[in-house]
Amino acid sequence: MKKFDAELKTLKSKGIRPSYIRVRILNYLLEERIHPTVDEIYEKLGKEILTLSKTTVYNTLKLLVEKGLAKAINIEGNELRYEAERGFHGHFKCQECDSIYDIAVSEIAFMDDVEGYLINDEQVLITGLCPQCNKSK
Amino acid sequence: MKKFDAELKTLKSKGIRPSYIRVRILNYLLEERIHPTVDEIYEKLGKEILTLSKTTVYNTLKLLVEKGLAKAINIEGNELRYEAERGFHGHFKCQECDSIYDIAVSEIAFMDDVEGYLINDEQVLITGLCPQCNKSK
DNA sequence: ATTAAGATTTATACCATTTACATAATATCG
DNA sequence: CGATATTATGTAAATGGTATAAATCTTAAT
Repeated sequence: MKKFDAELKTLKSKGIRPSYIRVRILNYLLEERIHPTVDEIYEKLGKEILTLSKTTVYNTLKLLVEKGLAKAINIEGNELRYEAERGFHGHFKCQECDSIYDIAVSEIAFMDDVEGYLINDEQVLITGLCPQCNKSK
Repeated sequence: MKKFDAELKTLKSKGIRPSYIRVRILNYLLEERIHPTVDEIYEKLGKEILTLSKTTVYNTLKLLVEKGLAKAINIEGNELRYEAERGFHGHFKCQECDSIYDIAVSEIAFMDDVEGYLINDEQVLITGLCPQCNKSK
């Protein structure tokens, strides 16, 4: 199988023209599961794609999110992070080392009367200390 | 009972000197359950407290959050919203009218092996359509 | 009351993330 | 190949937030 073949197919299946940059950004999200910021993506891919502009990273991520291939997640409040769409899960942010982990969590159960609400997305964010940082305290 | 008496006591109990502005901002969070942004608080209270500066709103909110009287919540990703601390609950954001509702949700259950993690905070954010907007679609 | 010390508030300037927009480059299709 | 739509780029500007230092208000001791 050719490199980036999966990304190519995925993009096409959503009706997105698979430009090189789009393929690389999607690939980055799929391979590196670090919930990168725009800046991290730009810095990393910019080393190889020398003409890459930050605006393009913004545009591409916006497109991927619109088409359901990626998700924007709000962790710090000042900047967005992105991840490839991979089903429902929560995020754990360590306050000490700032790492962000995917964690499996139970589906959220409403306890109110939720008659009439239409739910499109659910996000769970846990904050605390990861095992490593917790141990060294 | 005097006006703002509760806010006064609450601030003192946390060792915060109850300046007028602090009392008013805490009061605003307690009375108006709209999860306001800094700007909304500034606009509203600034009508009465004419010398109010935005920096003060930032500083005061930061203090209230540090002392556990308020919480900062990330909904839009570009700006923070604030609410008075009132126990665990989730937030529902309507994509149509942008309202934010408090909703009762079940406690989150981890499904991973979470040995060693220290949990300090949990946030649940649901996105979709509120009953009113859902009906008119 | 006066004054000094310290806390609070204000104003200004600054930084970073993100978006808007006009332009240039590239791919696609006849 | 040439025309057209799509994609990528660069500049500049809008926006949220922070840092800093000056001004103001409180508090308490004299």
